[in-house]
Formats: sequence, C-alpha cells, structure tokens
Amino acid sequence: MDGRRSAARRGADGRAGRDGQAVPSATVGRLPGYLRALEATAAAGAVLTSSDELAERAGVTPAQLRKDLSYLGSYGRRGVGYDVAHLREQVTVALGLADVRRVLLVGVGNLGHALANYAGIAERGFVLVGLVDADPAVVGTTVAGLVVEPADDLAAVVARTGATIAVLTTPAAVAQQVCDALVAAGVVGVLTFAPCALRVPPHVDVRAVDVASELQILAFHDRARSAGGGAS
Amino acid sequence: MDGRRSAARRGADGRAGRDGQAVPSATVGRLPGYLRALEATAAAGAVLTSSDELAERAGVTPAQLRKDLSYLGSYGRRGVGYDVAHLREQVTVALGLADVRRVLLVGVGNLGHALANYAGIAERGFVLVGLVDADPAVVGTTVAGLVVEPADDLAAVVARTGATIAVLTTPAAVAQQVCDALVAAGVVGVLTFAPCALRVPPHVDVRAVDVASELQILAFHDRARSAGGGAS
DNA sequence: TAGATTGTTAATCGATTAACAATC
DNA sequence: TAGATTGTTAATCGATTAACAATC
Repeated sequence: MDGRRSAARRGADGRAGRDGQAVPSATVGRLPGYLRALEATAAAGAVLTSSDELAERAGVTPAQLRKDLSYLGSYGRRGVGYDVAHLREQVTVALGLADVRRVLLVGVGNLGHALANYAGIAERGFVLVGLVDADPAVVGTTVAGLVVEPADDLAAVVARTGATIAVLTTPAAVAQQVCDALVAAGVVGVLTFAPCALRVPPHVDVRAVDVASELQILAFHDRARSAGGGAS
Repeated sequence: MDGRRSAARRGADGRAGRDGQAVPSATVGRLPGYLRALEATAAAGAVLTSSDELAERAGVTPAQLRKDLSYLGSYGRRGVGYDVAHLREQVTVALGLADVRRVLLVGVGNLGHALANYAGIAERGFVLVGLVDADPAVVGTTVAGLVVEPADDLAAVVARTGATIAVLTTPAAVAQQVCDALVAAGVVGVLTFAPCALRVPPHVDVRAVDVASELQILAFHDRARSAGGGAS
C-alpha cells in the first residue's frame, strides 16, 4: 500500500508475488507443504495458528516459514498469528490452484496406472483429463474412468482436453520424443518419472522424479555412515 | 597425494569425499544423473568422454559437472577428458553402490505394488528384500517374488533381512508411526511418498517424493504464465 | 500496559558461474 | 609445439538464519 517497493524487482521468469517481487524458487518448493500444514490445521478445527505451529507441521523453522510467506504478502497479524482459512486461501491462489488444472498422463504402465488412480491428485486442485499410451494392448482399456487413447493422437487429446500439465511415465527411451510432442501441443508443465534428462524450451517447466536416484542419494549417506563410523 | 589439503575440512555430518572434504549436498543430488550419463555413454561404446558431452547428457553445464566431480577427486586428464569406465567406477563408489543396499518396502497399495515391480531399482544397485503391509487381505500375497509380511513383524523383518533403506508408501495417517518403527529397527534411510513431513533423528536421512506437491509447483508456474502473459 | 508474534533486516552460509592456469 | 580440456580459483548469486523493531 505504501508503494515504497513499487520499483518491482521481478524475476526474469515473471514469477511474481505480491508487489511484483519474484517468489524465490526454494520458497515455491515449500508452498505445497505449507498448504498441507494449513489443511491439517483447519481439519483440526483451529481458526488461528502461528508460525511456530505451522512450521512444526511443515517440518521447517518458524523463521523460514515467515520469510517464505512474506514473499506472498502480509497475511498475519503481529501479536496474534494467522487466520487459517484466509492464509490457506492466499497460498492456494499463489500456487495457481484457484482454477482447476487439467492434467494428461502419458504412459499407462505399472506406475502410470497407480498414479492415475491416486486420489491425492484430484484432491489437490487437479483433474485428470486424459490417458495416452503407445501399446495397442493398453489403448482402449478404461483406467480410472478414462479410456486410454493412442500415442498418435497425443496432439489431438491435448487440444481437445485443454491439458496444460502432463505426467510422463513412459520408458526413458521415448521420453524425450513424447515430451517434444507434448510441448508442441501446448503443454507448459511436465512431471516426468523417466530416468533421463529432458530438454525443453524456456517457457516450459519440468519437474523430475526418479525413484532410483532418490535411493542412490540415500545410499550415499548410508555409505558415509558405515565408512566414517566409529571415531570422531 | 601431495598432502597439501590434508587439513581435511570435513562436513559436520561426516559425508566425506576424497581428502576428507564434505561433498556438498547439491552435488550429491546430481551424482545419480552423472552416473546415468556415464552408463549411456558406455552403452554407446565410448571409452573416453568430456565434461561437455557428459554435461549435455545430464542436463547441466560443463563447469558445474567439473566442479561437482572435483569434490570426488581428480579423475580426468587435462587436454584429454575422462575414461568412461574409470569415472563410472569412481562415481559408483562415491555413491555407496559398490555394495548392494538392501531395501524394504512398507505399504503394498497401488503405488507400493508398482514400485516393487519397478525394474530400475534392482538395476541400479539395490535389492528389494522385504514387503510389509497392515492390511490382512494383502499380507501373505506374493508381489514381485516376495511374500507380504504383516506390519506387526516390521522390526523382525528389518532384523532378518538387514535392510538399511526403506521405501514408505503407506497412507499419511500412519506414516510417522511406521517411520518411527523403521528407525527403531535400525533403518537409516527412508524414501517416503506419504504427503506429510516426517520427523527423524539426525543420523537418519529422509527423502520425500510427493506427486501432488510436484504438480502444485508446476501449477504455480502455469499460473504465473497465464497471469503475467502478454507484454515484454 | 505487558506479553505475544509477525514481517523485515542484515549477516552468514552455501551454490553457481565464468575465467583461466595447469597440463596432457 | 599447438590445440584441447581439466581442475581450481574468485566473483557472483541466491538461500538461510537470527535478531529485533513494529504492532496487535
């Protein structure tokens, strides 16, 4: 309101919070956790909460939580705390979950099948609008209430459904070409489970989940523990 | 060999690379990607490679790759490049994959079932040694060649199998108590898919994968794109 | 008013980048 | 030798932390 920060420092990528400041990507990565913490707090019947309580639930420090929330705006009251419903609404808006996002899943194998049936997706602001697979044996079957469509129709499915986000659970060997097709069709966010790096244009966002890599990172620490063990 | 850096700067957590320096956690997080890149290079038949080629495959810059590898040691030759087989061996050792790590999976639902059958786990230095579930209808069934054991036997299963790493795919409501039991039984690394923060003692490492959170992060950028769109 | 709790500042810390000397 | 490419340095950048003034 006071306009002192009106010379907006906007990030190169245009990810702007209140007042036009960019929200740091590390902060963006923690917002879903804060939203979960707020939902749990609301479910417990609380109307007010504090940075201490939310931080405890989210597994961060109170200082970090307050700093992160400050990039979105000033939604608490000093000496009082945060209104649970109001803050929840603000974080929801900040994350772009005020509108439902349409998600397309490509690759209906073991993992794709499990993800298509994962209730958490629908419960948290998304709607699965399409399933695509290259295997003729899978095409035409119904999974999670949707009929699997052929990979050749990928562009048409994106156009028809208006999907902006895709989940990629294909073999690594075809991940890049499927990703290219998704991007060409207009998808701007890709969540990939394929164990390979994906190249995308700057306007597209990729998040990669690789189960084996996560295990390897755990193995690193396990090794360090065994090898270093004992003295200190 | 020259001992100049023998006044080892060891990280507080004891995660030491060559010469006792700690390997930064950001670097550790990229090592699995480098290992994948090396495997792809080896599969293509190359004996020598360069930071340019590896970085391209891993999706990072050559400077970052060289910096990361420098924390492990000096395994390249100036003016020449890296020996693929040798570097692969060194990264494997650094990640603690020289010995096979035993993995226990808790929660054999949709997702747990898919992960148990995921070939990538066995292919990358791990062996699945046990499956545990609380549902009497699931206990006793065979999945991925293993008989599912009851949750009450969790400690005994950890002891019998010698598992040091656990994959947690239970409902969020029981994730913390299962995690506590795993830690009490001696597990030192947990990969959780439950959408909630887990509290563990300092000697235990947790990696959290939350599909809905990943989608929400993509939604943030999608929103920023629509809202900010147009000018510039 | 006194106590509580936020939002912000400033200091610290860690990660990334670019350039280049070392060296094959 | 000349060209190539690493390993390292130093500068920059971004993230975290701690303290506290603002304010309810």
